[in-house]
Amino acid sequence: MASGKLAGGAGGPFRSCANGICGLLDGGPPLPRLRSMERGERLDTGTGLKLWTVLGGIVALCTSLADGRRQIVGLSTPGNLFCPPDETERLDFWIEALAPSQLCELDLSSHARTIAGNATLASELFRAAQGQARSIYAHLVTLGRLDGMERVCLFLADMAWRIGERTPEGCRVRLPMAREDIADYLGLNAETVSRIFSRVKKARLADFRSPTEYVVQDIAALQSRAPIPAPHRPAGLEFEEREVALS
Amino acid sequence: MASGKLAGGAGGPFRSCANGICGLLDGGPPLPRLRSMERGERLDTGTGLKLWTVLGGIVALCTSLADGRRQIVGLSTPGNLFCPPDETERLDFWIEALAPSQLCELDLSSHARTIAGNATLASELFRAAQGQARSIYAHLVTLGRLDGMERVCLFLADMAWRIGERTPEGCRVRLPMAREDIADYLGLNAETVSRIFSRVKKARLADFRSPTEYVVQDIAALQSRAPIPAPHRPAGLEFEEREVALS
DNA sequence: CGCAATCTTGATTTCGATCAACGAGTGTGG
DNA sequence: CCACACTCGTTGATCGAAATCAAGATTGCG
Repeated sequence: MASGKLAGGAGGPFRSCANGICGLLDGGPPLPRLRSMERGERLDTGTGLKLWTVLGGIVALCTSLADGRRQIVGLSTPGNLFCPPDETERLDFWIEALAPSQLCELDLSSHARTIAGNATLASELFRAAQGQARSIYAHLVTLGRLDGMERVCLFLADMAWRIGERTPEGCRVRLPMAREDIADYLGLNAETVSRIFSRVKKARLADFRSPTEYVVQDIAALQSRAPIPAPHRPAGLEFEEREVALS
Repeated sequence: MASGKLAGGAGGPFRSCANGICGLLDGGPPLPRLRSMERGERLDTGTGLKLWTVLGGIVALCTSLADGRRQIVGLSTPGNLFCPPDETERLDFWIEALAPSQLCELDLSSHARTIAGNATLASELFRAAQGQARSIYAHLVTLGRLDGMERVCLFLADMAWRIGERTPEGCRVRLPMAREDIADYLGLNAETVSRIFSRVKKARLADFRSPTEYVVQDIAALQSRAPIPAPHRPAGLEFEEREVALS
């Protein structure tokens, strides 16, 4: 094999994934597969190692308890790559589109031998898993120690960095998910989220133009309401675009 | 290199680590190093990849917010292997002994080349990171959706599995950490933990012989109070003992 | 023994959940 | 075109769980 710029390069089979994993496989059949999901649609994580890259929309990694309580453990927006845990005993997870979304699915379950034999690929996966752990930790602290206002401000700032659109009047964000979903992500309930949004608006930290759109003039001010900085780049198991030398 | 049983086998340089990682290194200098820690002692995670195996005691991965609130994001008891996130921007983490502890530290920061060139090692690390993610997710759900009683029952059952000692009268657990530490792990405060312990005792789910020792007759009953099953084996980034084929 | 740290318990407050009503927006069918 | 059902979001009233504040009790250690 040759060396080459994989991430976003012309040679990669899925340019939009921008993760470089595809190019490291030995080209056996299960190649990346595009999927479209409607809002509310679920995808079972199934068995075996699979990776997903979000191309559009917003996708959640969810779990639920016996009595129906749901917890969203992670959100992925375009550019994020994620890999659900292969949990068999304790909790079961599924992937759910919170808005119409497009994903690229990479099924590595039949590539176990490739992974075990390709150090570059294996260490890429390790790096990726570490990156994912990092963002889970931040969310864990959020749920363990932040109050409602802090959680919501962190969330709004996070979404602004992820999917906000810079305009002359500030950063405009189209929130592609329902209050219920936000609540399940933040460990609150939907009414509480709605109430806190009102408080945020009253405090002029964000201006809600409609239930699904807000404008932030000063992201730093919003962020400083939470004692944890929001990530400035897409969170999750992402890959930076960079040169990868093939073995 | 030959094939062999590394985990716990006679050939491994650090039998007690039981993780098989050491044996996969090419034997360059920074070899495993034993450390003893007093209660309250901290270890900075520093830069570069390091792995720790707990040999004795109990060790926490901690972080804290600007105003001093502390969150323990993970606990490691003997047999656990863990790898702190190399967080530089958002949160900073440290390792803290909650009781006198012994660790084995493996510094891989100078072995980047070995990792990138050794597929078995790299995929071991990936597997390990995935295992760690799995237990963080369970804790995240605990903090997001469980009430105090559920969190405490899950914790007591978890500790019973991890460090309980089977006796004729039930599973006896010497709790090696303070109420404050339990609270910081469970996202509660120390007084609340103490109150819930009293309720647990009154409900005969566990019998507190002293502030640092309890006996559980029926772990299943304790566990069923929480809507998430406790892990039956040491949580965290653990390795199963198994045959490893060296490349 | 005496002191300090830790644990427990009580009183009160606060925050978020729950229950309930209502309004806005959307889609459907008559 | 309107009537209707339906989902979603907002707001109010009330309740309950946990935090906070404040004693005491217990434990452990020099």
